[in-house]
This record gives sequence, C-alpha cells and structure tokens, in this order.
Amino acid sequence: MIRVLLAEDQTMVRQALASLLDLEDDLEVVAQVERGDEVLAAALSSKPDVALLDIEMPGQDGIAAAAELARELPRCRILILTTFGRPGYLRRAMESGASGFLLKDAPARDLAVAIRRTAGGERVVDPQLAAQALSEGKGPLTWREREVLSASNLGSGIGEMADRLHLSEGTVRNHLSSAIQKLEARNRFDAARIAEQKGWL
Amino acid sequence: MIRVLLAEDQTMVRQALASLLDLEDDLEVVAQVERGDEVLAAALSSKPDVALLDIEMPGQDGIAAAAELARELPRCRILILTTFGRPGYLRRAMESGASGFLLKDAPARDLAVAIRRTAGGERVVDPQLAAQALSEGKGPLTWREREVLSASNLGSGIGEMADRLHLSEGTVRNHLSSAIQKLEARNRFDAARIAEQKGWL
DNA sequence: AATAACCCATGACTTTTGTCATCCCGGTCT
DNA sequence: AGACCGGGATGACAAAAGTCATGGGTTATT
Repeated sequence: MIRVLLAEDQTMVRQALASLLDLEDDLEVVAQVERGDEVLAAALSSKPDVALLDIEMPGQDGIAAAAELARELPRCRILILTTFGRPGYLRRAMESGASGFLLKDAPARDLAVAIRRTAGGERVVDPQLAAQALSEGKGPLTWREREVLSASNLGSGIGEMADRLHLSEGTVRNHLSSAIQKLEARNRFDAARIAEQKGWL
Repeated sequence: MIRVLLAEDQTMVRQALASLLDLEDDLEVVAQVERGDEVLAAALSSKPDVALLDIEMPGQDGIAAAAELARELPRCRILILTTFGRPGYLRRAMESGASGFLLKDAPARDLAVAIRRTAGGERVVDPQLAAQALSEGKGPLTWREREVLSASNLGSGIGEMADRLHLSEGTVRNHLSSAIQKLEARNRFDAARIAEQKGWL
C-alpha cells in the first residue's frame, strides 16, 4: 500500500481527490491538510510515502512546504499538484526537493499513475512544461527586483514600499525601473503582472 | 435519477467531482464540459435537471453561461460552484437565473445535498454570504468606471485605454479618478484590485 | 588585482497620473 | 420646468512615477 498525504486548501476539491484515490486498491490517503503550514506536522505523524501538495495554500505555499518536508522527512516523496503550469513554479518546486509536478488540467487517471511512479522513485514531469522551464531560465530579475514587484502588486505607492523594505524611495524606483525594462513592461504593475504570469514573482 | 451537467475547466477537478457524484445512487452525471461556451449545446442535447457550473472558465464565464441556460432551457436548474465567495459573484449569479451558489471550500458531502435541493426547486445559498451580498449592495461604481478599471487591470497606460474605449484621455482619467475616490484607493491599480476582490469588476 | 554583478543612495529631469473646475449633452425623476 | 445623474470633454495644476548619470559599498569570479 502506498500511503498518501493530501494538502489542498479547497475542501471540496480535496475530498473529491481523496475519494478518487480511495478507489485505487494500492493507494491509501492517510492524512489531509488544508494549510501549507500543517503539512510537516501531519507528515511526521502519519509517515506518508508520497505527499501530494497544492501550491496556492494559506499559511505557507506548497513549495515552501516541500522544502521543509524534503529536509525533515527525506524518505517521503513529493508530488506537486497545481493549477498553473508556470515554468518558475516547476523550477522552484524541483529545487525544493519535489519529485514530480502535475497539473490539475491533466486527466484524473494520470494522478494515480503519477503517484505510483513517484513512490517508485521516478521523476514525473510533463515534458513540454519541463522544456519550457529550461528554455526560459530562472528569469532576468534579481532578488530585490522581485521583492519590489511583489510589494507593488498590493497597490501601495512607492513611499509605503520604501518603508516596508527599509529602503530609500529612490532605490525602490531604481529597482522598479530596472525590472520594468528587463520585462519590457509599460509600468510597474504591468511588470508585476508579467513576472507573476511567468512564475518569476 | 437526477441528471447533472458538470462544467469545470480543470480536468482533474472535474473528473474527481464526477466520480464523487457517481457514488450517489440518485445522481447521474450526463455531460461534462470544460468551457463556458460549451455549456448550452451540451445541455440542449443531454437535458440535465441540474447544471453545476464553475465561474472561472475559458470561452465564457459560468455566470454568462447561466444566463444563456436560464433563457434557453428554463426547466434546468442552475447551481454555481466556485472558488471565490465574492458578494458580487453571488448577486450576479442570482440575477442571471441561478438557483444555488456553493463554494469549493464547503465540505464535499454538501454538494450532493445541494444538488438534490436545487433539483427540488429550493434555493441553496450560504446564509452568511447572502447577508454580506445584501449589505454591500451592487457597489458604488458606474458602468464606465467598471470598464476603465477592467482595462487598467491589464497594465496598459491611459492612452491605450482611451484608444480601446474610443474616449479622450482626459475622460478616462476623470472616470478613473472618480472610481479611485469612491473606493478610497491609492491609485487605479489599487482601485482595480479592490473592485475585483469585492466582485464589482 | 581586476572585473562584474548586485545593492543602496542622490539629484536632476521628463513623463505619466491624479485632481479639480468648468463646460455641454441626453435621459429620468419629481 | 427644474433638478439630478451619467457620460463626454477641456485645460490647468500638483503629485507620483519613471529615467538617467553618478558614486560608493559588497561579494563573487577570473
């Protein structure tokens, strides 16, 4: 029997997936959590063979949870199941120790297959997505540029961003300007949109 | 037997929900579609008793699909199943002829219950959400204000928005300024964010 | 030791945006 | 008829945002 931990914030989706997996004879859902920061504790007590993690979750995202899990419970394989096929997500997931990456757009029967292969030590990634991730690279943005873009995404003005990041207003504008040019955007919001869409945020 | 049409763009979620519903003796999933603009055709040929519609879908959103359906096939009840409990969504869904409104955050067993009640002619809405929708009203924005906010949400500058809407730049700025003040936002992007989050976009 | 990134900061400058007052027009409500 | 609202427009002005040159600091890489 393959023991599975299921982390997904939408209750209905989580339970539907659980019932789907329970139809398989060789799979057993041993834990369900709805927050990223509950993954580790649940995994420590339920000892799953595979952790199936959504990315967008409250508390902590699935990639951060994967990193925790890979460090504290290296015997547990990690399979990311997410809505968005952003190359940056895939890259970061793999860097955080995930073994597989599956989209919610994939057919349901792929899920059980992917879990079995992940449990067997294989890496399961959509080849097309992998190619795209490799070709796009890590993205042109530096750490600070990503930070200011994320902050500007909340609608605040440059002054507030400077306060929050303990920077001068001029510096914030410089980072923003640089990011805008790298992304060939029209303004910082456009830049934030582009970066987020590419998974570079 | 209650015949159910299932419209949801994420294949895995759709199939998982379908398998969940198939466990119920009195429910039968007679059609599945993954785009909003496929709902009507599928409904006409499969004659469902209840259409279970997601809102965020390619082609056409679930609310528009609900309006079509209510007009062309009034005997089919409509149940909206969505991620976001935005009051504006609920309001627009009900105005479009939906009979029920359910969140993906709700427990999975509520789904079958809601379908049965909807099929029986009841209106199924989370009471808390309904209260919030009533208290917030339709939102303070006018048609044009919503239009400019949606356009600005794409990152374009005022000039491009003016072109697209065939307006003067000054007029666009006036509408934006007015929307910003009504929403107590700091700039147009903040305003767009607020309006979208409230479901007023 | 030199080079190259990245980070932080200023100051000066241009462009974009937001605000306000003031028009005009066409509906609608009283 | 008059008041009101939404839409459209203009011009003027102030504030915010973006660009550019420049300088100093750190840390890797060569």
